[in-house]
Parts: sequence; C-alpha cells; structure tokens
Amino acid sequence: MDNKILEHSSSPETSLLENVQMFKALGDETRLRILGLLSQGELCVCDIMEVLKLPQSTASRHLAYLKNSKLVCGTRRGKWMYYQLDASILNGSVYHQIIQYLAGLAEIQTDHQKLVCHLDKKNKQSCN
Amino acid sequence: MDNKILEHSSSPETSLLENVQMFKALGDETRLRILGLLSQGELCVCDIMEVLKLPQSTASRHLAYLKNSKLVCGTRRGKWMYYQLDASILNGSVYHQIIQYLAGLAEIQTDHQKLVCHLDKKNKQSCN
DNA sequence: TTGACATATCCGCATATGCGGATTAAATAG
DNA sequence: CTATTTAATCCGCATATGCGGATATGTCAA
Repeated sequence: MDNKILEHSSSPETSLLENVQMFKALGDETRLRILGLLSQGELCVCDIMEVLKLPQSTASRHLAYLKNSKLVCGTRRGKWMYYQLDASILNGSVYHQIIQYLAGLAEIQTDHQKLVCHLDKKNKQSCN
Repeated sequence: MDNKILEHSSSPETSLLENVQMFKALGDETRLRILGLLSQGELCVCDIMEVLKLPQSTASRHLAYLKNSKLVCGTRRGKWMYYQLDASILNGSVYHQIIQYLAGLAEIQTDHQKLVCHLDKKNKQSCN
C-alpha cells in the first residue's frame, strides 16, 4: 500500500540556493571568526567588536549578512542586540558540524581565549 | 614527562584562510552542482559541460577555481582532463560530510540522473 | 525633551567574481 | 607539419562584496 519507495527523511530540505547563500556567508574570515565566538554562546555586537577589534559598522554589517543567510539570529534586549547561532543549524545539521569543526581551528581557539578574557574584564574589572 | 596537555589530534590542521577559500568555492551554485556530479566519480570537462549545459570556458573556469581551493584535483589522460574530488576531502573530513549532504539535495539528484543518462548515451548511443 | 549609548544603514571607493566569446595551448591522428 | 579535438586562459564588461567613516535609528535615563 505504501508506494513511497525512497524518501530522504531528514530536515525540511533546504534548496540548493539557500545552501549557496550559507556557504557564501561562510566564505569570509571575519564571519567565520564571528561564528566561532558565537559557538560559545550568545553575544552582543560590542563584545564581538572588541574581541575581534572590528569597527562598529563592520561588525554590524557582517552580523546582518549572517542573519540574512540564516546562520545567526538576533534579539534586542534594551540597548543591546544579542546574536546567537540560529536554531536551525544546531540540530546535528551539516552546518552544526561545520561550526564545531571551526571551533577546533587554532585561530578560533585563540579568539575563544580573548573572549574569556574580555568577559572577565567586563565582570570583574581586570584580566591580568 | 609529557607536558603536552591538550592536543586536538585529527588531520594536518588546515588554516582558517584555507577554510575560507574552500567555503568561497562552495558559495556558488554552479560549483556545488559540479561537486555534486563529481561525488559520483571522476568526470572529464566535456561531461560536466554537457550535463550542466555550461559553455566550455565557464566549466573550465569553475573547475580551476575548485582546484585552487583544494576541493578537486585533475589528471590529464590523452586529450581529456579528468577531475575528481580531492583525496583530502574524502577521509570523513567536514568537507566530505558537506559533499554527502549536497548529494541528498533534490537539485543535485536531478543532476545525477542527467549524468547517468548522458553516460548511457556516450556508451550505448541512445538514452530514450 | 535632551543626551548618551548601542546598533543599523548609507556612502563612495576598491577589489573580487561571474559571464561567455575569442584566442591560445596541449595532445593526437593522418 | 597540419588539422582536429579538448581544455585553459584572455578579454571586456557587469555585479557582488568588502571597507570604514558619517549619519540615522532605537532605547533608556534624567
């Protein structure tokens, strides 16, 4: 009775063009580093600016690009916009695996350390 | 005696910039479709041209881009250049997973069918 | 309101990339 | 060598993208 033979179950099936757009978003050093930071959790624009030493307009522009590409999403809380990895890429999807792979790269781990230091300063008022 | 504490074993560790370049290569529809075809095995430029209906210069240019990005490699055999996925992305690396993910997309599967038909024609002299 | 802070968007400019026809180069057959 | 086939590169042109200073928007506090 069930005539469906092969069916690739899995996710809501993204189109080729959506994937192209996501890979375009990944094809930029600054954006990969931003994603690396966000793999550690939610951050606001100014944290990203300071850790990666980016001018404000540059940080904001890249975050907008990542948002359009469905890789991150943002929430405003008071004056701050908090960005985090989009839920759709955190369910064992390929993009989740990509993010985890990136998190293992030396340059990204260095950024993670800078982030820890930065967040310490923000809370305790001194890092070293 | 062994002071090394953490060491992320795994592959020869690619740099962030090499990864950026590979993602740039993935950020183009034509190149994703070429990779989709190559996931089925080695192909020469003219097969790719015909299946994807691309002008020769376009096919060749994208293959050169993929080659520079270390995603494919080519071998000349007689008049033909045969391209295949680069060995470095076929060892369970993230890029291998990406390729397999792409192979599951509807558009790529359609290309696979066209490829089968094209190769049939080439051998038997008729497809339908 | 006004002011201060956080973020988004605009602007002009430089570079990267895509396209496909035309040309060049490489390999082979005659 | 010449002609043919296959593929790489060149060319001019159009668009996409990156940059960062300047400006606009949004939010909150006084």
